[in-house]
Amino acid sequence: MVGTTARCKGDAMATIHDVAKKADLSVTTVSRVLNNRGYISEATRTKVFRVMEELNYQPNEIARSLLRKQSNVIGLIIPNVSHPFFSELANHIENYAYDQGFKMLLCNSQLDPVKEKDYIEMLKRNRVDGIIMGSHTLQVEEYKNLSSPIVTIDRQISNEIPYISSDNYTGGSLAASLLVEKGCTKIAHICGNLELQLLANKRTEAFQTVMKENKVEHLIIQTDMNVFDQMQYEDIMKRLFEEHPDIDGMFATSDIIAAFAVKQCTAAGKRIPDDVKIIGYDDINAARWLTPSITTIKQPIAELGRKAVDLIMQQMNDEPFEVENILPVTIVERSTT
Amino acid sequence: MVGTTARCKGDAMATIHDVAKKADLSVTTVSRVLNNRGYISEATRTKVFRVMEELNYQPNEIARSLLRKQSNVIGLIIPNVSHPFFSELANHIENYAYDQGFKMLLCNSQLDPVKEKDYIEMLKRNRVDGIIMGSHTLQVEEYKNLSSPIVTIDRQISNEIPYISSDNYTGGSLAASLLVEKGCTKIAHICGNLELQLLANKRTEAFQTVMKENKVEHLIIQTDMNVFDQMQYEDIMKRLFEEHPDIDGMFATSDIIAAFAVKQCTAAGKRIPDDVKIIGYDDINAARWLTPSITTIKQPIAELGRKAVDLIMQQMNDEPFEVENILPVTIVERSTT
DNA sequence: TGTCATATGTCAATCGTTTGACATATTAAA
DNA sequence: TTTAATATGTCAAACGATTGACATATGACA
Repeated sequence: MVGTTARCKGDAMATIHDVAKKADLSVTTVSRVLNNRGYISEATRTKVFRVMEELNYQPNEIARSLLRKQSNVIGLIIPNVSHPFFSELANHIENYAYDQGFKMLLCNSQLDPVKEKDYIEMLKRNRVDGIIMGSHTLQVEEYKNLSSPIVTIDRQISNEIPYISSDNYTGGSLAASLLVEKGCTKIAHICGNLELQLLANKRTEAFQTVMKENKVEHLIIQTDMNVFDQMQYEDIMKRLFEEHPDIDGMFATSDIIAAFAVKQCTAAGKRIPDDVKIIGYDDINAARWLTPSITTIKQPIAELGRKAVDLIMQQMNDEPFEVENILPVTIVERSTT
Repeated sequence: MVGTTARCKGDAMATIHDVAKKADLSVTTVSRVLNNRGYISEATRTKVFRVMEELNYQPNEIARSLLRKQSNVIGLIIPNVSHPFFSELANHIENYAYDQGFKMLLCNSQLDPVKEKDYIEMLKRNRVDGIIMGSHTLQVEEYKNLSSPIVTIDRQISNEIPYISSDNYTGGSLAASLLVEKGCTKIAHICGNLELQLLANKRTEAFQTVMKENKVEHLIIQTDMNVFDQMQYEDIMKRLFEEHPDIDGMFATSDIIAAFAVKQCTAAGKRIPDDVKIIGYDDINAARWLTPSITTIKQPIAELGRKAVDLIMQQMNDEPFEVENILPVTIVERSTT
C-alpha cells in the first residue's frame, strides 16, 4: 500500500498568536500564563489552557532556545552505542539528563577523527549546553578551545577540563590480585592500545605491579580497540592460546574481550575456571547472562553517567567543580574464577 | 582539584554580525558566502572564511531552524538503549541519519507510558522533523494526530502510519521448522505479551502453525517484556525446565532470552545442542560471541534503521511511501542447534 | 474619594539568520 | 558608448517566543 499523508507539510503548527487570537487575548497574556508571570485570573488561565488543548499547541522550543541562549541539549559523543558499555552509559546519561530537563543528542564517532571533529562542530552550531566526550581520537589541543562546557570520559585532556573514570588502578589491582590468589602461574592481560594515553592504561600498570610483586609470569597483549572488529579478538585469542598453551589466568580490559577468551578456551578444550581463570572489566549486563557468567571489575556506570551530567550543569551555572572524578570499582566474582 | 573555567558563560559566541564587522563587509554578503548565493568575488570569499576561522564562528543552527522551519533532528523513542537490539538499531539509525544531514535525539521510554507521552510532546515542542517509535505503550489513538512524520518499528498503528518490521512470520516459521527438522519432540516457545498487539506476535503464530502441521508437542510461555528484569527470565527458565524436564527444543523471541535458556540448561546439566536445541531471534552481535554461539533469526538491523530514516524523509518531502515495510529475515545456524 | 491590588492591553526590542527588493559601483564585452 | 555581468551595499521583514515599560480598567477597601 502506498500513501501520502496530509499531515506533513503545510499545516504549520499553532503559534502563540493563534492561541491568543482564538482565546481573544493578547499574546502577552498568553505568554504570561505560559510562564506563570504577573497577574492572571483563574478564568483566563483555564481558557488559555483549553484553547491550547484545542489547537494542539506546543510552544516552539527553538524560538525559546534562541531567545534564552540555552538549548537544554547535551551532546554525547561515543565510539559506538552498540558497544554494551557505551549503550549502558548512554542510557544512564539520557535518563538522568531527562530528569534534569535536558535532551540528549547522540553521536557515534565510529572512532573516526574526521567524524568526531565534525560532530563537535555540529554540536557547537546547535548550541548544545555541554558535550560529554567518550570518544578520543583527536589531539589534546583540539579539545581545549571548545568554549562550551565539556566533560571527558576516561581521558585526561588538561588540568581544566573535568574528566570521569572508574578507579582503573584499583580495578587492575583487584583483578590481578585475585588471579594470583587463586593460584594462577601464567597470566595474560589483554588491553587496548597503550599509546592512546587513556586512563584505562592504569589497569595495565596495576596489573604489572601486582605481577612483579608476586613474581608471577605474565604477558601483555595490546589490541587495536580502534576497530570494533570482533573477528580481531577471536584471532588474537586463538593465537594467544596456541603460542602459550600454559596460560592459566587472564585479565581482559573489557567483558566482551573476556567473553571471547571464554569462547576460545572452550574451543581449545580448556575448562573454566579449572584450567583457566578469566576476569573482565566493566560489568556490562551481559556479564551476568553469559555462560559461564563472568567475574569482572564493576564500573559504576549509572554514577558515571550522573556525574557527567552534573559536571556539565555545574559548568553551565558557573559553579565550582572537581576536575578529577574517579569513581570506585568493585570486583564481582562469578563463574570464571 | 577544584576549578571554575572562564570559558563558560559570558563569552557569547561570535555572530554573523561580528564576522561582517571584522571582515568589513555587510551581513548580507557574509550570509551570501555562507549560503553560496549571488555573486561573490574570490577575495571576499576567502576573507570571510579567514575571519570566521579567526573568530571561531559557527553559524547558529537554532536561528536557522527557526527561520527554515526545519530542525534536521529526528527523534528516536525506544524502550531502552541498553538493550542490544535497540542499541544496534540506534547505532544504525544515527549513522544513516548523520549521512543524510540529520541529528538524532535519543529517548528511552523505559516502557513507561507517561514518559513516552512526555517524550512525544517534548519532540514536538522541539519541532523535530520526524519521530521513529520503537516503544509502544500508548493507545493507538494517541499516535494518530501527531502531525509530524512518524515511523513505527514493529507495530501497526493504522493504515496511514508507515511501519517497519522484519518478516516475523517467516522468522517464526524458519525457527520452528529447523527445530522440527532436527528432531525435537517437545518444543517451548518463549514470547512477549501477546496482548500487546505487536507484529512480533506473528512469530508465535507461525510457530504454532508449524507445530500443528507437524503434530509436535509444544508449549508457549508469555513473558512480561515490559520489565527488562533479567531475573525474571532466569526464574521463568528455571521453572520451565523443572516442570517440563523433557523439553528438547526452544524458540526464544530474543537472543537474550535464548542466552538465559542456555544458562539454565547448562545449570541443569543438559547439553546443548545434544539434549536441548535453542534458537533465538534478532541476531544481535552478542549472539556470535556467546558460548555456545546462538542459532538465531537474523533481523536486518541496518536496513531497518535506514528504512526508518528514509520513511521520515519521504514524509517530510511529501513523497509517496510504502506503509508496510517488511524486511526479510534469514536463519543463522550456530552452535545451539 | 482616593488608593491599591488585580487583570489585561499595547508596543517594541531581542535572539541570529535568511532573503527579497532595490541601489550602486566597477569592469568587460558588444 | 551602451549593455550586461559581477560585486557589494542598505533596508526590512520574517521565524516564534519573551520581556520590560507603560497604559488602562475594574473592584475593593480605607
